[in-house]
Amino acid sequence: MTSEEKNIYFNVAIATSLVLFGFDGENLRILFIRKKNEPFKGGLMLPSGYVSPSESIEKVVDKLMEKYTQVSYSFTEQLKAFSKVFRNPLGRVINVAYYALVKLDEDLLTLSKKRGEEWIEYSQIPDLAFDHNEVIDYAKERLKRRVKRRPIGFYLLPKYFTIAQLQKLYETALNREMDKRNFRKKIFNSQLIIETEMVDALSSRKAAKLYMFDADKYQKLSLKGYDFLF
Amino acid sequence: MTSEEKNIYFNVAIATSLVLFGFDGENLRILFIRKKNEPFKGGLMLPSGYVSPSESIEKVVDKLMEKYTQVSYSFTEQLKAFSKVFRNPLGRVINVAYYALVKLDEDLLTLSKKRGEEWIEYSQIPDLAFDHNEVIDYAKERLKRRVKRRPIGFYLLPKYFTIAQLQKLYETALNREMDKRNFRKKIFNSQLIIETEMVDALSSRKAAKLYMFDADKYQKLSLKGYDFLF
DNA sequence: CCAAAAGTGTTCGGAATACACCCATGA
DNA sequence: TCATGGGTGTATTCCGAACACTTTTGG
Repeated sequence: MTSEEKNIYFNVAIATSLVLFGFDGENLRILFIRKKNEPFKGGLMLPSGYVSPSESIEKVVDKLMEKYTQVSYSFTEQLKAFSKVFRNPLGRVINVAYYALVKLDEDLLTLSKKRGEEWIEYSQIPDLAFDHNEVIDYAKERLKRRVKRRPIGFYLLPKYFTIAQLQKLYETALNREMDKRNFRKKIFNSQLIIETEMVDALSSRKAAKLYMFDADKYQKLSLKGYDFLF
Repeated sequence: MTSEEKNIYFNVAIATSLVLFGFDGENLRILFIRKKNEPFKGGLMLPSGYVSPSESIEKVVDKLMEKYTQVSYSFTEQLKAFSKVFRNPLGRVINVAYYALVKLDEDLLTLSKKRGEEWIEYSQIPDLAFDHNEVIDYAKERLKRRVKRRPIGFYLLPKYFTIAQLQKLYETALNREMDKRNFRKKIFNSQLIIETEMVDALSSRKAAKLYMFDADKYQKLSLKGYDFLF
């Protein structure tokens, strides 16, 4: 490549946007922030950042995660590159988008609210800055596929959860209702959840048993090409 | 963004690589070219190109397709962005890789050979320049998934094909053997192939019937959230 | 006449689906 | 006492998997 070509081609910026999914026990939600400056000032957008040429994209994603969730580890995966030529008025920007799953507990909700961020319901996403609607549609499809084949739902739930909560999560993500009995059969068959001695006495009259995810078992099953299918 | 920040961030290049799958009737193959200049001069690599800031990536992919296959339309899909910081000695380059499926007929094989390109068997991929091995591994996984759920195999076969050819394609892509009777049952059940009056008298003693893909039927089924599953 | 590939049905087991009632408890 | 959500079992259907022999024909 000549230095002239170098001048032409090395003239693009990388950005990354994060579709952060959280589950409040009832609904799946996605985190949005308000854009602080032009273009699209005041508009809702996904948490995003530019990536410097010497930095890895994953690093920037991790920084976004830390900033917005204060969670050290979670499930994160690249969606794809969004690269329409007109995306950003400042110049050509490639947006390599990611999604992540977090436990959306009271603490996190409070923190986000204090900062003026919003967790918006999965099915109620408004019009967004840039091409973020397209990114979110893509992320929803990916989540649907993943949730069907891998027990990633457990990243979204608190450590101890009831079967009803788990079912509600699946129903929201897959956008269909399921039969309670069949759901239990399937979940218990998977051998991936452990019954605890605890109950959730708050959210219902008859206290529901609390379960937890069996991470060890999952590791073992994953190794032998495990197939979970909803 | 200040102009100083602009100088820092807008300093990256976009490239794209194409994993071009072809099926020769027996094996799945991927197209490789030989690198003409440093770095990695003489090494095998995927067909690739830089993307100028004013150009869409799809356009560059289309140009690659045209150059290497002379096919006007085929199945093409983005894989993801490969973006390791050290990828390319010239500077930070984001590789937004794609894969595509083509009918690998005699004409194309001859053309490629004349140009010094190689169609290498799916399971025999050697060490490649850059991170192209990683790209290919990812592409294979994607193909596996797609082939299971959508009849994209038809992009790889000639217009008229035998059931045996189709089965061979599935077996290669999914890397497992299948039962002839069960395979036929499934394929015919899908309602997506049409029997023709023709037979393939060349490749076997007892001439095999030729079939073709029912594109109209596929359109209609796709609309109602069709699910094909291997 | 025989090697090589084409073509064809049945059985079995496991998973998905559909479906309805009793239980515990806080208000 | 009753409204609310928790918890349980069975019958049916459908799909995938396993499995072996006959047919055609070029050499």
